Amino acid sequence: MSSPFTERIRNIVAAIPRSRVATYGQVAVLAGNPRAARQVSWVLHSSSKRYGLPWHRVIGGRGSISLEPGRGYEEQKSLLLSEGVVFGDRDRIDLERFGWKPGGSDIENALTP
DNA sequence: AACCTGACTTCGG
DNA sequence: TCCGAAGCCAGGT
Repeated sequence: MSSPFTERIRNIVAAIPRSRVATYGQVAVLAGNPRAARQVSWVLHSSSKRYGLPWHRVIGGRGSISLEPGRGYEEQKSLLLSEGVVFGDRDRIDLERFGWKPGGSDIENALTP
């Protein structure tokens, strides 16, 4: 079993809509602990496969992929690209456009891309 | 129970 | 804008 934190984190990540992204910090905040960003990464790392979580929709705070090449970077990028997420120069994603607005209407989530 | 780990974040230079 | 150092959290060992 997992602590409520971990479970919330899983639920939140699972709720990220297709072609949208959230930052680790954001997920941590939504989970109720603004400083547990690292924990978020840990949860994904340990149980994303098992729970079928859209782990690739979670990125670093600057809109860039935190994984290193050869360690999941390519895979994550390709998954995001396949969902229509656009990478700007320096490999960064515009969070204004693709950032997930939790609780936001589907409409809002639907347009930006 | 103490120590280690990690896909983070923030701050200063 | 980029890099290094420090801070923080909870699950694993």
